[in-house]
Amino acid sequence: MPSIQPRPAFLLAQVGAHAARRFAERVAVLGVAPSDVGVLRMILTTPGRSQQSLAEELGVVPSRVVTLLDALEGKGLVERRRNPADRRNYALHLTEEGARVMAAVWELGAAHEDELLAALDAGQRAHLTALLEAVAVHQGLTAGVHPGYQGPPRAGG
Amino acid sequence: MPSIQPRPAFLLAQVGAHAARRFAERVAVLGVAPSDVGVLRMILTTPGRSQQSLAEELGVVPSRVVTLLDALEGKGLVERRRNPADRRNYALHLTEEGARVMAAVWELGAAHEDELLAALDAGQRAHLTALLEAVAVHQGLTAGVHPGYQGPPRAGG
DNA sequence: TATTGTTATACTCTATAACTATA
DNA sequence: TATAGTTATAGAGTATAACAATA
Repeated sequence: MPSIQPRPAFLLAQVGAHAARRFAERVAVLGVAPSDVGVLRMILTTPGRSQQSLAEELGVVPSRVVTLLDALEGKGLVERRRNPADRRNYALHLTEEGARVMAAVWELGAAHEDELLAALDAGQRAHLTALLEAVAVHQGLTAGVHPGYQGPPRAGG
Repeated sequence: MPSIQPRPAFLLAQVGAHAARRFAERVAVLGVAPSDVGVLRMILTTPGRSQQSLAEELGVVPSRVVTLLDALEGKGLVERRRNPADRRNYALHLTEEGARVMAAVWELGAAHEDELLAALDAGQRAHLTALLEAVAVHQGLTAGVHPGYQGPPRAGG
C-alpha cells in the first residue's frame, strides 16, 4: 500500500531541500554559495577561531576547510591572521567586505523566508517554527549548522 | 544583528537535510540509495512508463536515468521491457525483488518517521504535516518528488 | 612526538554533447 | 528528420592520506 498521502518525514525533506535550493539561488547573486555563508557566519559569531575548530563544528575534514577558506580569502571576504603565540594555526576574521556580504545575506534571508512561508500567516509561522525547533532539539541538531556539509545523501523517496 | 534565534526557513532546511540523511542511512541496509527509492516508487506507481517520462518528472537529464536504471537493473530490482510497437523505448517494470524491496522501504519509512518526530505527539504531527503541505503546495512542489534530484545546492546558512 | 594546516590524489555525482537505433 | 536511449567526457564537490612547519 505505498502511498500518495503526505508523509511528514518526506514533506520535511522535500520542503527543506526546496528551501535550501531557493536560498542558494538568492545568495548566488552575492557571489557566494550556502556553504560559504555557513562559514562566514561562524567566523562572524566567533572571530579569531581556527580552521580546526571550524572543521569540527561543521563536521567536515580539515582539508575541506582549506578549500572553503581559499575561495573566501580569494574573494577578499576572509582573512587568515598568523597567531604569533602559536604559529601553527591561523586566527580567522571577516574583512569589511565579508561583513558587508553577511549583512546582505541577512537581508536576503528575510526575503527568502517571506517567500518560502507565503502560504502561512504569522501565527502559523510561529507554530511551525516551534514544532521544527522541538524536532531539531530532540534530534540533537547543532544550532545553525546545516547537515549538508557532511556529505553524500541527496535525493530521496 | 545576525541571529541565533531560530529562523523557520533555516530550521526547515536543517531538519529536512537531517531527515534525508537518516532515511539514506536506513535504506542503505537494503542496498539502495534514496534516489533509487524515488525511481522505484515511480515505476511502482506507474508500471510500464518510459525512461523519458521518468527524466521529465524527476527534473533530470535522460542520461542520468540511464545510470540510475543500470544500477537498479544490475541489482535485479527493475526490468526494461522492449515495446514491440515502438522499439525505441522501454517499458519499465519492477521485478518481484524490486517489489519486495519497496515493501521493506515502506516498513523502514514508518520507523524513520517515528524516530524523526519522536519529540511530537500525534496532534502536533498532524499539525506539522498540514503546515508543511500548505507550504509545499504554495511553492509548487510536485508530490513525491524530492528536489535533491536536481543538482548542486548543498550546505547552507 | 603531537598538532595545524596544506597538497596530491582519487572517487562520486551529475550534466553536456555526440552517437546508435529505431521511427 | 525526429525521438528514445546510450556512451564518452568533463566538471563539481568531497574525502583520504602523505606532507611541511611549528610546538
